Amino acid sequence: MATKTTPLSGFPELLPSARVVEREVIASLSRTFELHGFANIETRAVEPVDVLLGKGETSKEVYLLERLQKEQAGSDAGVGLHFDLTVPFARYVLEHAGHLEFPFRRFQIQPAWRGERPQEGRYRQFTQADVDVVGRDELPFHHDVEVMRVMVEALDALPIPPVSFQFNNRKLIQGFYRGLGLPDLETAIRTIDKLDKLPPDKVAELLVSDAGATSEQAQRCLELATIRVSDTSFVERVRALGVEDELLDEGLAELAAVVEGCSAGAPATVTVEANLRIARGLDYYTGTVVEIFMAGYERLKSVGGGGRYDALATDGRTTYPGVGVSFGVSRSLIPLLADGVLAGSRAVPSAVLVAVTTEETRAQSDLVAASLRAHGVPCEVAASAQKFGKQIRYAERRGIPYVWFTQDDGTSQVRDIRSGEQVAADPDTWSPPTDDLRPQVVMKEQQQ
RNA sequence: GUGGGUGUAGCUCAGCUGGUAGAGCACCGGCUUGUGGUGCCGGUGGUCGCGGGUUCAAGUCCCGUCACUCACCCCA
Repeated sequence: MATKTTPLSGFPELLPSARVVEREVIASLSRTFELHGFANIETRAVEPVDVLLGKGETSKEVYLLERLQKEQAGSDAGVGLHFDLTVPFARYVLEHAGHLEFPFRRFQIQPAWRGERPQEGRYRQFTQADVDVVGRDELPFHHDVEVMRVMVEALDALPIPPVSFQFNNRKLIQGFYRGLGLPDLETAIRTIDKLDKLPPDKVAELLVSDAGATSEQAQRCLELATIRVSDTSFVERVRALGVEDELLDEGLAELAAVVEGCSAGAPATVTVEANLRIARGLDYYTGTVVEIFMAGYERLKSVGGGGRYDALATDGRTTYPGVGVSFGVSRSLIPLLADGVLAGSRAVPSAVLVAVTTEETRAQSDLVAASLRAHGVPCEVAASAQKFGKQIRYAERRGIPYVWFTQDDGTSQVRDIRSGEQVAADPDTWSPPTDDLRPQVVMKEQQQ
């Protein structure tokens, strides 16, 4: 039965060698998160629609789930696919609160779905990696530093281009605006957030017209928003603007602690900055906020972000504050794979192709393969007893680095088909160099 | 959701003012009766997105539709 297929936009599928890269990235992230004591959880793909919409965000395009036989609708009525990992996590915390220990640290690496128009770095199904710490009733500030620090280390360990963590603090912004006497804090924040699209004088105009600021106040807001440094010198620069407010002081202290904590130990490929125009929309953030950008891929906007939310979840009696950050695995990886910056070293796990001389002696080859596997060397036996040239080419096409030849006298030879070097070898003891044992992530120089 | 672009071989594309389909790469075979990558020769492969219209004749013109894609919006 011939079936004509058409690609489904926004639902990316990787070929095996690219999947090697994605799997390694997920494994590496998991390793770092676990190194810091974060437990893994996986939530179900669906949530009740009212939970999904409870976040208040309007235009989230939620995919609804529906049975073909609607008259038999039961408990699966009114559910949709989750569009991020935070909403399901908040629900998970409430539902399992009685069985969790707080503060609860968890990481979650799963797909999410959004029915929006796909573009580079933006898909309808995408994988993201979240780390959060949640407390019951209270969550000390030092967890802000902890969780951001974990993501800094996790991304520092990944084979991707350098990333930049740009931190700000909502208390700092709100305190500053309040101290300044701005009438409409929310609109002001949202307006300042447009700085990357509109020129500063345009933003100043909007602050006056929309947020009710005087032109003097608008000017101060812009001065604050243009402060961007990679150490704690922003504290003095903000103070120099002459605004006094308790919340501002708190925000300055917190931001300084986050920047200091994340820069400690000088990460190799991660830079950390205080960027006082990062606002992250309105949302539910109440303190630390962060956006993550990847060098050479600024056009993707942020590849990750997060922050502090004092009310991640609440059941009316108990409130669960949280702090977390997420990294867009699909968002960053798929463009890198498409550009050839990242690639898998081969499309199959096999490190060795055991050649078959004739179908009558295939058993010999099977024995060799069994010996190799017995000490952990992934291998496969040739599909047919073609000419050796064909069998070598089969291996080459798949990126299998070694071909094994059995010989009439019972001895064996293994050939490295990249160098052409061929040596006698014993299947019970021979192993390839570690780098050849499993497919590797290969990172090429950026060709932008 | 709004606006632009594009749909021809597995992939990248050519096809002038309408005359009945091409290239490169890939794939298969041979030169090369058992050790590949280069070279030469040959071969397989197309409802020209789908539907309708104009015409003696449509990949080409017109209408519709679907898909993909880019920008806006939003975000990972």
